[in-house]
Amino acid sequence: MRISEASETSGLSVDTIRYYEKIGMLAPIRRGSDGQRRFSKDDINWMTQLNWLRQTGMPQADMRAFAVSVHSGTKDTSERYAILLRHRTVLDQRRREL
Amino acid sequence: MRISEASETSGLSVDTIRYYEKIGMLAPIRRGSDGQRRFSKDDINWMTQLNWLRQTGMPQADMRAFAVSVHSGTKDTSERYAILLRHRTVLDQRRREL
DNA sequence: CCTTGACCTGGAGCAACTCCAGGCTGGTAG
DNA sequence: CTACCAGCCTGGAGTTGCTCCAGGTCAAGG
Repeated sequence: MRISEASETSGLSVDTIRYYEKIGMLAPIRRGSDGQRRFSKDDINWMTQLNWLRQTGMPQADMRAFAVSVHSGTKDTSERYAILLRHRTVLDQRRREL
Repeated sequence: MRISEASETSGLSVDTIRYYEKIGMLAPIRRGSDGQRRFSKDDINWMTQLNWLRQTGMPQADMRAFAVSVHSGTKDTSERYAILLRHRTVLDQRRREL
């Protein structure tokens, strides 16, 4: 799948996808012989998840910590869990304020 | 009232206050003979209001439109009303999403 | 008279994108 | 075969909404 379709299905803009790859939020995407990006289903799933987190306003620093933790393949999910939990309390508070 | 106290009572940071004045979100603040800003009660009220709008995430463009409309002294409040109404629907939607 | 604290300005830095110019490539149309 | 076009590429500039900093002024206290 190429970038435009990846953009539509994940909800991230084409520019944002390239930007996220550049800053290491996405693992380097596989390229075809023409040098263009080819996105796997896993890539898309991950991008869709990132889009959720982003839309709820999670800061990039946290998103990157999450990304690194996921990508490291560690079985220790406590860090991930902590990040999500912290984020949830922030969301809860924002909801109450609104 | 000077800037540090103005910051505490309005909730805007000292830097943000100066920044808002610079970009025209605040009318130019009266200065003392020493060149320092002296804030009136009206200034403070307006800044407090701005802080509310800002905390709910209203974009600066809208805030500025609102500021201009208020500052113009027009009796026609329909524009202001429209801005607030639009903002409210945005907030409602965000709340539902959360 | 010297220092201290609060204030001043102009400008740089930051987050999180977004947009743009200039260049390649693969597929289709003439 | 060649010309063209859409879609992709990169590097870099621009945008929003602040925040921080260096270097300077001024009034008041010791």
